[in-house]
Amino acid sequence: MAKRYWLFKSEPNCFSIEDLQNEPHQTACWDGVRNYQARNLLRDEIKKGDRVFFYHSNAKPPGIVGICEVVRSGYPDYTAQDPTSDHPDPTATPQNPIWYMVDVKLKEILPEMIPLNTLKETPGLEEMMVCQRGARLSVQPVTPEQWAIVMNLIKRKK
DNA sequence: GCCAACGTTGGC
DNA sequence: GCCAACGTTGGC
Repeated sequence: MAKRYWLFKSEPNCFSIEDLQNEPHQTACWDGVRNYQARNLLRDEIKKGDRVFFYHSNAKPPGIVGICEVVRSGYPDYTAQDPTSDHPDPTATPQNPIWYMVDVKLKEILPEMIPLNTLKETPGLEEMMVCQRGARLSVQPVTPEQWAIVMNLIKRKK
């Protein structure tokens, strides 16, 4: 199975890339996703070894702040079954967990973030989902071409 | 803080 | 199954 690429959004005041860095082994489970389209990606498509852009949404400015690796493929998000969690779902059970998550490990915090503005201005990224108006999906596919273009932007800043 | 875009809910 | 109302997301 070829390696695939993704973009995960998080609000920095909720879970920032620094928070990920502070986790043991710089690894965290990407829990709390409660959207079916994103759930399907987490459950079926996102596999160990895939690469992920860590994106800060609702930030000033918003943008890509780091690179992660998926270290565990989709498995049930048991936090949905915990009434004291941040995103409980009373209909989720061990037999029918409904919601899924993956584990991600931090590879790199970018010395300089790539703001959304830059992505929008970069040729070849016009079709990138995060650049589209009203793209709310919190877990998004990234094509290999888009990944390479963004990696070039990152290299250029170093 | 505003508001456009989107997803979900629920009455019918 | 339609669709209006509502809640949420997230850029600005």
